[in-house]
Amino acid sequence: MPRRKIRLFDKKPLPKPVSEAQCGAEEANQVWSDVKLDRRSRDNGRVTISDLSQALSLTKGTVSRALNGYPDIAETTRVRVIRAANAMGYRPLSHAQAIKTGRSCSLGLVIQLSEHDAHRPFLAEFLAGLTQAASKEGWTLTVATAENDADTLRIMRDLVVHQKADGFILPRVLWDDPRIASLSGEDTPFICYGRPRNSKDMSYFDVEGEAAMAEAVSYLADLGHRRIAYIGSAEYYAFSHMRRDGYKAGIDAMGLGFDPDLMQEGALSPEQASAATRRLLALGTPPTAIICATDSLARGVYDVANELGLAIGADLSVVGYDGSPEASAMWPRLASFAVDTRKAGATLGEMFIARIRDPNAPVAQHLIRAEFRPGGSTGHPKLTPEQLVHALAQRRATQNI
Amino acid sequence: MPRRKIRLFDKKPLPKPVSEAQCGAEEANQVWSDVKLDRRSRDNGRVTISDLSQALSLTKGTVSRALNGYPDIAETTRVRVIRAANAMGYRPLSHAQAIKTGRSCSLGLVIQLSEHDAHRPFLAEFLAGLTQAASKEGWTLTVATAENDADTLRIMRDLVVHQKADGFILPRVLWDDPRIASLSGEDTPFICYGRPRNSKDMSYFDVEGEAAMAEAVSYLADLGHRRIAYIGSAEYYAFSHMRRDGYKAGIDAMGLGFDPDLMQEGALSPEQASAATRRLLALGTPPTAIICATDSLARGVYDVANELGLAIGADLSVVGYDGSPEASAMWPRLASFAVDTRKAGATLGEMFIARIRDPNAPVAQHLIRAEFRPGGSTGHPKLTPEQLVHALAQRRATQNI
DNA sequence: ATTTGATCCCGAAACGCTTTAAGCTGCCAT
DNA sequence: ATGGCAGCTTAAAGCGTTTCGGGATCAAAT
Repeated sequence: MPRRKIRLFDKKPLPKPVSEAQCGAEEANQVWSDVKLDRRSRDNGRVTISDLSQALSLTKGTVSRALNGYPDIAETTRVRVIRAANAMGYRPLSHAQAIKTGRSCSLGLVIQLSEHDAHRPFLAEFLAGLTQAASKEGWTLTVATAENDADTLRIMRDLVVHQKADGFILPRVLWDDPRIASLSGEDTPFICYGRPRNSKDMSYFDVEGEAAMAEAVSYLADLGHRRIAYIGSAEYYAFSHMRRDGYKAGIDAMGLGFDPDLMQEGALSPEQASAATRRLLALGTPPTAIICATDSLARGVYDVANELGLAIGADLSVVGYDGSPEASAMWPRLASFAVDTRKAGATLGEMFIARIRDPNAPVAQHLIRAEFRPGGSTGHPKLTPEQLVHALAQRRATQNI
Repeated sequence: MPRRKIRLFDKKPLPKPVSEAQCGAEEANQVWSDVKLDRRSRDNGRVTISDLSQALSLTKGTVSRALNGYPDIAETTRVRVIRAANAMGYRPLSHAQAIKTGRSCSLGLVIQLSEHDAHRPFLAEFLAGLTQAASKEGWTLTVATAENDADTLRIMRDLVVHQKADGFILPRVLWDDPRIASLSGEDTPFICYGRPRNSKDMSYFDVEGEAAMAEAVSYLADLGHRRIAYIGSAEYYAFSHMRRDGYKAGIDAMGLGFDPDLMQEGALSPEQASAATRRLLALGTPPTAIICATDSLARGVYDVANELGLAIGADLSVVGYDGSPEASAMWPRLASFAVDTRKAGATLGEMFIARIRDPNAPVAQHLIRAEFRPGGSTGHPKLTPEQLVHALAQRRATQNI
């Protein structure tokens, strides 16, 4: 009968492998310079755990346990092992570990290519953040792409079953996200970028779109605008809810009086934003400023303005959100809210790895702010709504002739 | 003494594992419905090779050899094994194979984040192509990011040593690319996206930028332009050489007479393109049309034109290259050459996997064309170069007042 | 002096797969 | 009969890790 069964933690919180930081590497180099460093296996010059154990005259098992923080290893031995590991440059082959542990130390990212935002200007920055966080811990990023929801679920399952990913970062979560249902069902770890419907007890990271929208309202109100409209994106995106609420809150805070006519939601493309803009400008008292939930929607506003001969920034003020290069490409430059996408990626990566390391830690929820970037697209209202109506009518008349 | 030593190929060309395609899966389902499918290992529901071999009453070894195309397996046995594998949904765990073979079936992509093109609008499409090609073969994509050249080399080495990547796709190769030198030195497989200096005996895929530029010249010449300028990017990019040569070839072909003053190279940002534009417009006989090596350079041209009150498309025609969303965001829409980035990724992925499967196959070199997308940025020249000079002089005079 | 209990380490098995060496048929030529 | 040789399959040894059960040592408690 087993005398003692060491079960370190209840659910295997993957003891964080000890890093160089804990034992100065320079010092280690000196201390272990006498170790026969030449004893590296024939292949890639990689140092294996056998090499290490041999150099230390310990068994592989002991070395492994020492490195993985098991408590039945003397502290002095542990230090000895760690030093030697650093000195010899030993790093375990993650897929050799995976074969036993089931964890491959790689975080998965499945990018869904919907037609409405196929180009995703910030993807590179996002990846930079993720991979940076990952590689700091010796992890790796596996990316896949999918065409639709079902595809995404299928691919995620596949990646997990084949241990290509230990879990997922969910970019751009939906208000009711099928990925969340699916993953929590199969209890695969994940972290959301964005706040879905019932996010209280989920780990997420998000940018406070609501704060940005409120700030946009107050910025425009300070310029003198009283009729400030909002063009929102589709409701199924989680961010739409946040930004819309922010807009409303801003309107309230500035005491402008909420007018449902001024809120046009559900625009997914510049073209749909154009349609929304036309509806707004056809109102009895049209807005003098329009806030868009995304930069690309603002393009639709610009198009209509150009078509109607309205000067952006003078006749009509516009504010976007995303701080995309698209915004700078517009003329005049679109005032927008820049998001630190790299930081987003880095934080998500760190959160994810922390989550894997200790699965029964409490959920983590982080928020950051978007930074306002002024542009030529806003200004004091040159025309009152009434004058705007007049100008539009005239314009329409001359166009018809 | 070994009686027979089967060495299938000289350098282990990794026999392509046989796929469903070769044995109809539906049929297999029927044939093997009697096999005890329930015999799946306890863990993820994954079917292991042991399960499979047990179900077939063969040894793991035989099953493995059958699936990997070794010639000493009876054809009937092979078929039997493949059918059962399909029916039971067996797929080997790539990192379990890797531990023996050293190949992890994942292709690496290291994205270098230079400040000049951090947003890379097409990254998502490129990834889509890559992952699509990869997953078709059961491969996977590992991406990493790097800040500079040295970083890139370091990261690539690391990924290879730790077998996170079997080789690399090199996006946007430079004319003299340090990655190429490094990788061929360590003989790590790679495929170039683009044609570097000595590409004769390298595997690459590229879009014929030279053809596009020549087409741009002829398009503009057909519109009536005679003074057609070119703003190029930095020489260290391989594509710069191609596009520049294409421009020159186009000028020759149209008999317009090459004027070195009309060729401004080395512009990396819209700002530098603006400077180049100013230089061009200050010429004795300025161009009436400008071809830009990239869309984002065209933004610089637009800015100067707006500043000087020149109407894009009428006073000055502009053509870009990339077909980026940025191009559609400009007003008027920039005429440009659209690149099928997804196809590029897919082709590169396929080429790479083929290369790994058979390392001593001859190099593969593929080219595709970019597709011209007209836009409002071009038109018949409204002004002669002389009139343009005049207009600019007037404009400058009024501005100084 | 014996038991008990920690503490620390060892040996061996396991993970899922590949690959090597060897074995067992059956057939043809001696 | 005998040997030799295909042709097919098996058994077993790895690959680089982790993990399990136990063993040795030593101090403290009976």
